[in-house]
Amino acid sequence: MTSDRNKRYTIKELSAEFDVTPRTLRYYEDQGLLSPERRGQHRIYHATDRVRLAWILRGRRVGFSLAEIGEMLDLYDVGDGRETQRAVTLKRCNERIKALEAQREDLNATLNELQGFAALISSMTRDTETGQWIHADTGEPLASYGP
Amino acid sequence: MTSDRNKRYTIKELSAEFDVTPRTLRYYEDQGLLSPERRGQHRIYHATDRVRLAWILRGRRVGFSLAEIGEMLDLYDVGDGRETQRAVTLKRCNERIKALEAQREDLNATLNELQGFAALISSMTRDTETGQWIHADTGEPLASYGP
DNA sequence: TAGATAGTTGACGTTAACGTCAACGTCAAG
DNA sequence: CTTGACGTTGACGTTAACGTCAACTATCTA
Repeated sequence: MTSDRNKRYTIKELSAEFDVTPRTLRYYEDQGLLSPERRGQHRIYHATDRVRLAWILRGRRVGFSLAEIGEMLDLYDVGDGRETQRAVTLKRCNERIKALEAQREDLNATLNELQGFAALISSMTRDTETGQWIHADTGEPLASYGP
Repeated sequence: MTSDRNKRYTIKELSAEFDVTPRTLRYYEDQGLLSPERRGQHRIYHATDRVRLAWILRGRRVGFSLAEIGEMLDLYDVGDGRETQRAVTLKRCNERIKALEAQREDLNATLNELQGFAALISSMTRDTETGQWIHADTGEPLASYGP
């Protein structure tokens, strides 16, 4: 049962797997987002580092800054057991959730407009007489759709 | 019927309404994202500029770069009627849609984990004997949840 | 033993997206 | 007329998130 959890990675392997450069991993470490083991001079990444990295990159894709991602990761690292700390963690956690939900609204709105526009373009034909682009059904020209 | 469409804005008004600085609006103009009318020296923003600005800012919140947003806005500005141009527009449009859908997946995943973690924290109680934080139902400690 | 290979730490460069500041124009109000 | 309020154009500064490069170290291989 020496499972997946026991796998170790060099900086090259991990960076290759996630398609980032070694420089990036060292930078994340500088910023306190990762803290791999050290075997002498070299870094050795464990499964937990791998999971954290995946988390970081996903956060980045969603638009968070590294500082924000760091905070979010810190939320997970509270196991000591101070009541106030628990409350703060929960509060920040809910704030982040709010932000993400707002962002999801923005994303959906943007997506809808783009899809609507794509559908519009698809349904356009060229008028056989004037050579202008018109709506296939209504016959109206494209004019000034959208923003 | 001199509707909403006829309203004009100074740079101050528009920037205040959207909570950005005038500098930002000038910068967006530099980058070709906006092109307000000029009355002599001053800029005059119309309803269309307002709509574009809203679009830009939403795109920004969703994580696009200004360059990308510029491309997306350009998609809307094609009314001349060259077939290849229409095809290209549609293609890029669909690419953007793909990217947005991928991002929505990331966002949902992040959101789910955060919500799950928040729920976990909420359900923790302190053990009356050891003083440790444990799961209210299972009695297990927090240990190393998450990344 | 020499070279190739993989890694390390600084130090400095780069890009995007503005902020900040200086110097100037303009137009209505006192 | 001059004093603000509002606006303008450069020019330079700043921050985040790395890229790039130099100078080293350690280890493995031929």
